[in-house]
Amino acid sequence: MTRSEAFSQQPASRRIAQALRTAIERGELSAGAKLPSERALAEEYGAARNTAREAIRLLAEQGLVTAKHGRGVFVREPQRLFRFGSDRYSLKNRETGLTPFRLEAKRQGKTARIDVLGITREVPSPDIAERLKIRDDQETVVHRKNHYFADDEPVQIVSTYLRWDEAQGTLLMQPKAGPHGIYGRLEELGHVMTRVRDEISARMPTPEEARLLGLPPGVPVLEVLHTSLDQDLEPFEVSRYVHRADRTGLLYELPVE
Amino acid sequence: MTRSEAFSQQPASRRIAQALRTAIERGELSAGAKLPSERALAEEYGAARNTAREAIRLLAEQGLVTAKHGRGVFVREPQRLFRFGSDRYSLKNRETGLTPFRLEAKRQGKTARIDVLGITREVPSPDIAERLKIRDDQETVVHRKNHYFADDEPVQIVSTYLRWDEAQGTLLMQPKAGPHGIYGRLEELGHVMTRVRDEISARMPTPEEARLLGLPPGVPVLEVLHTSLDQDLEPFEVSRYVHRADRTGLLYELPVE
DNA sequence: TCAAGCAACTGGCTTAAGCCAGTTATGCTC
DNA sequence: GAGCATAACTGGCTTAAGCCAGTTGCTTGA
Repeated sequence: MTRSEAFSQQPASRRIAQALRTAIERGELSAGAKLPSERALAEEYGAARNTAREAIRLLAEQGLVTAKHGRGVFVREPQRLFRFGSDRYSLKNRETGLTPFRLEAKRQGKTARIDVLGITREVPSPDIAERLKIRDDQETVVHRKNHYFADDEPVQIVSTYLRWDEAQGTLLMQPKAGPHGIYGRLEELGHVMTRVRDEISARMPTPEEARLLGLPPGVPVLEVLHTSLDQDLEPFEVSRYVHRADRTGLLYELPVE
Repeated sequence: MTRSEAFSQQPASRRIAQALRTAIERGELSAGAKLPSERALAEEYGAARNTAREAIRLLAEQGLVTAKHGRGVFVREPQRLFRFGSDRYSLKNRETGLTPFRLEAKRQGKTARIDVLGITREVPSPDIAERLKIRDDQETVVHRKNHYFADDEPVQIVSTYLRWDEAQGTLLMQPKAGPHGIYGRLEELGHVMTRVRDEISARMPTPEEARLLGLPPGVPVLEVLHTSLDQDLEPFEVSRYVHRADRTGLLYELPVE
């Protein structure tokens, strides 16, 4: 069976989607361009409106287009990625007084904003407890939940977990942690970050995450479960980053040992 | 507006989806369990079959369920992830004679298989050319395309790019590159890997990638654009990994410099 | 010239009905 | 007990029709 035979034997919705996809890939529909409406596509391909609609939905699911209620369907524009290098933990960045997020936002000429959504004492989930080497049957962690924006666009959600017994009564319990953020406080408590462990995965967002991050269909999230180790190679902080995958790239440069 | 008000004001397909999602999260529908059929859900919720079908589609898009033609819709089972540590490039792994992929497959009691789909001389794309520091207007690279399986299940697609002038006439042009794979040959050519750079992102798969990896809807891919640097800190190999995100986790452990 | 209202466009969502194709279970026959 | 055929189940996909809600553009009046 030739390719065009395979094409013609596909359901109409997939054929319409493929034709549109090809137009996008060939540049006939450039980034930001508006697609023909559902009704126009239905007429053009001799299909029902719902069939054309299904074709557009397939493209949205593949991350190629975004539908906007009452306005149209647009080819998604590639976003300039927020790039987080493995040097984002480096002490030399500390000298700028800026966190990695603020540094990257500045590099892109954008205004960083961090909303502290909550600071609560909690029983840790098993995966956090395991990494912080604490019990998971008592309220042994402080959970700081932050929401990061660049020019008012949500980019990432970060949950940071610290040991309660260290954090209680310190600025770690406050929205504003003071100079150099939480790492400054943790260093004063004797934890100098010497090594880090990042566990990286990708998945589709939960509805709540999609809502918080303003994600359209077809955009996954990049999750980083980060553990900071101190001079004794003991874990002292765990953070879970949930990044919009259409806005975030990670970069690791490391020696081969 | 209370949460239940927000719930009741949602379209029926989303309410049905949320109810099913809650049942999954509460364990009432455990991993591997079969959901009620479209027709049964339609009757149960007093909706049209297509409305129930849309609800199931939403769950599939969120990566929670998988529909199987003629059989039913099943709660997706969490897969044991293929975990690739940053030490996968380490020389000490070389002593085992096994590549990182084979090591991980062995750890999980699975049979690794690598299909070499092609070895071709090509003009590199700009992003590859830039990283290998070669021209992108001539056929200056060898492109090795491999497909990796664990117990006959596709896990990743890897495209490796090497300089043509180094690879021509060597085992690098053969499916079987000899002891220690391509890195053994490259070392013989004077390239000892000392540093690596991994650029990590996530996105939805192209239809072709979805086909090759056997991906159901709602599963993104994790892409790693890997560059190997030698003892002179010169790039000598670039590989693009496309991993099934439901089967792959990456781990980076590194010092803070 | 500006603002407001309305028509026409757009996508969002549902319904009823139907047919196709894959899978499973049951019953019957050998 | 095994195998085959068929019915009933399942999901896949389409159609026609309709209504709702958001947006845009045009017209009219002040």
